[in-house]
Amino acid sequence: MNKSKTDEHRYFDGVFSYTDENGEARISAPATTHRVISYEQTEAYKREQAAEKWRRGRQPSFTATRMRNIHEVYDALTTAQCGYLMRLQCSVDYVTGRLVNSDKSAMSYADMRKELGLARKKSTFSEFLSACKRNDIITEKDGEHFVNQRYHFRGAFTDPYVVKAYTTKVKHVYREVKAADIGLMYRMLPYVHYDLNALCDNPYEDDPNKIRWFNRKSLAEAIGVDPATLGRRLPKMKFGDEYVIARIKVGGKEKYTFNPNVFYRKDTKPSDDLIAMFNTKEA
DNA sequence: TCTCACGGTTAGCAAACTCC
DNA sequence: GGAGTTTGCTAACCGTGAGA
Repeated sequence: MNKSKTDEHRYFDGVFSYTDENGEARISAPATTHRVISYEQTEAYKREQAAEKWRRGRQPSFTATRMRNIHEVYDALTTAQCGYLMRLQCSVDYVTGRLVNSDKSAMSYADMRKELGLARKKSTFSEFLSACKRNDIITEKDGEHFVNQRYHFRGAFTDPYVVKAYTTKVKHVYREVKAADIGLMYRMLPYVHYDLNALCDNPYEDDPNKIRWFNRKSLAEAIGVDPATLGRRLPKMKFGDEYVIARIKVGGKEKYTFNPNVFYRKDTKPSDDLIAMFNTKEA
């Protein structure tokens, strides 16, 4: 071994560890039996293993929304009707998009009305359903109803331009807020950033420094409401103690981020930073 | 499933207020 | 001082219930 070493030599399993003349810790080992892996590589591997474990584990049930198509839906439906659709899509079946009850039987009109809390509001429901049918958002065949998979579906996907909605959370939110509020959330779905869950003008941007975050005015413009309306409605968009949208203030600038427990794009577990952002427990 | 009338709710506007 | 936010008022919209 042609290198100068200090007196601190340690040897184990063919590996020398020592401190060189500059005081830097070094390791030397035969290339036939060992290879060099950086701490960064090790950490990356651990992260990937954790992500894979999360993917293989029992993930919360979700439905998928195609970000690039749903403008066709909210252009055709009222805000409240978008909220009804958001809730109803929690009941779509895998593969077919058929609307089903928990026992997998096809949903009847009465089942849908019950699910939407419109059991006693027949005209509201029929207006919603006819608007959906008129615009091919929901179709009917042999007495069964199907959500158009151009907009919503359940199951595996490869399309990166998809937002997942966790059904348990959506149902919980639906119980606690108005359908119109969920409709507002629905209008925000095309603007969810892949990495950060941020609401921004360029949700497909890879470089975090180039993300154009929405402020209240630009978010209101994007979803077609008044900024004052957003100011009034956002604090009401919560379930239990948890909020659906975080308002982050950096200096004087306000930004918005979706709760990853409700809407999320990535296939991996949300980061701890993102989870912590929605923890509102006080000291 | 549709229509209609009515009442309640919401969104938009503008003014006041707050914060940087 | 200016930009952004909140608040009060009001018109428009939406949901409701009854009836067909």
